[in-house]
Amino acid sequence: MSPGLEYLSLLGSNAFADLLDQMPHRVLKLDRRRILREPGSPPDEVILAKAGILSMFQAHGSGRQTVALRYAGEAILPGSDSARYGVQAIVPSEVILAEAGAFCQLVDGSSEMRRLLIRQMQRNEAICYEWLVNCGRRDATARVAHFLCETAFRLGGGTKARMLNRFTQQQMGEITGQTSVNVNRVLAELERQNLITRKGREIEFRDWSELCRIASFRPDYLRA
Amino acid sequence: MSPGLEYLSLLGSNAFADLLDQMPHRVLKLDRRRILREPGSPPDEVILAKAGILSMFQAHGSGRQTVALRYAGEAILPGSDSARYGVQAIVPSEVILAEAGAFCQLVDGSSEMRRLLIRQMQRNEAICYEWLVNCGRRDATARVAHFLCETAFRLGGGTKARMLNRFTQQQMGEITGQTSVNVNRVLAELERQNLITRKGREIEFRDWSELCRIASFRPDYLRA
DNA sequence: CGGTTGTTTGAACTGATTCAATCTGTGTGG
DNA sequence: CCACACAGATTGAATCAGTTCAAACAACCG
Repeated sequence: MSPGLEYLSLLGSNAFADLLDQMPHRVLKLDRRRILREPGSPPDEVILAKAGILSMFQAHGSGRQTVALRYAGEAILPGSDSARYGVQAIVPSEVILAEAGAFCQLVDGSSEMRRLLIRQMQRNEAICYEWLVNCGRRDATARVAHFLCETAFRLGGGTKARMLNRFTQQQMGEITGQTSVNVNRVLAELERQNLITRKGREIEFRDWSELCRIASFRPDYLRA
Repeated sequence: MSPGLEYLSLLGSNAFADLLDQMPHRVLKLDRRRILREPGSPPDEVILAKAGILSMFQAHGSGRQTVALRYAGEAILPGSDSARYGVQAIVPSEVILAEAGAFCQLVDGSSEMRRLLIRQMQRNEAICYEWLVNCGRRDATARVAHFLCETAFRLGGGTKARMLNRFTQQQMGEITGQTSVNVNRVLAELERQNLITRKGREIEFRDWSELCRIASFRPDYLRA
């Protein structure tokens, strides 16, 4: 978790630990790319990301759109809608599963949990809006740059000098609404412009503020 | 409000009426296209749409992206992020404004209000995800068709024979992530294919199920 | 009537997709 | 250690969906 954002995480919360004590739950380890929930299956469970990164996606024809990511400490709540979306691990992950009904009842009893969850929901909403602006208004370069900034920010918190990028170009395309081929060309172009350099999956930011500028990235929406 | 969706509206709620009694608030009438909140202003108020349609948008360069709509009975909550978005009336509207802090405190005391608001938040999240799939994966025709289906559904509820479209082509472009010129061409093409007919702002659906098919519209996400 | 807002149309252009081939890195079994 | 398989990255060429710019048209309103 990023420094300063811990208060958003369910993992550090005593209230949440108590909650788990009070209800049956199971912990699952997921391989990279392992699908946890197929699109269309009933959302009768809460999913808490204990470690790793999860993606929520919707299949569409041959392609896919990723609608949200969940990092460690974040939950996928059993909204009646979430059934429409599949859940898949981006990297090897660990999740906690609990029955939805019991979870909701218990949460309703704890004002601390409620506050925490509402915070998360509002932040997720803000991220979703930002992604919508990304896909709707920005060109391919800005979209990829924005994804890089956001990811670096969520992973790295303080330091934006470098990051280990855990996403394939295919997945970046699914997030930013384009093809993997184009993501590749954009990354190459960003490197040619000396905004980033790449060694394997490691990305070094050579000019963070310029990258933010072309991405029109302002991180306030991530602070919750 | 659509038949069967009343339970989602704050307007029909006794709890909400009581809430308003307990706190200072003011009611405002808005002309069509009137901007209620500029992007960037502090979100220290709750906004409840009493009548009409509000849009939440983000300016981006010369254009704009609409990230969400609020119909009568729906609220714009004072999430710390919402400052990033402007709020504008699509049609002549009426809103209730209340101070954020007091509102939150009072809501926290009523489990009925909490349930209602969480429902709304989840539904808004589902809609946002759907819009993301729209902008990220579907082509221009499907995007416009999807917008028409969604709007007809939210306005009309039961009957999908016709609807009065209150949006300009410019606004439809801002919602579906394209230019007004292209929205125009798509509408003309939908009409040519005899899926819809237009007289002024009235749209008649000639083949609702086919329209839903090309839009890949399934309304479950709107039921909350 | 003139002014304003919104719609329609055409022509040129371009950013991104598609398709297909090639290349690279990594892990596996012999 | 090499050979092979596989996932992912890279590149090129052709194509196309959607944008841009500009002009004309229609509807509405004071």
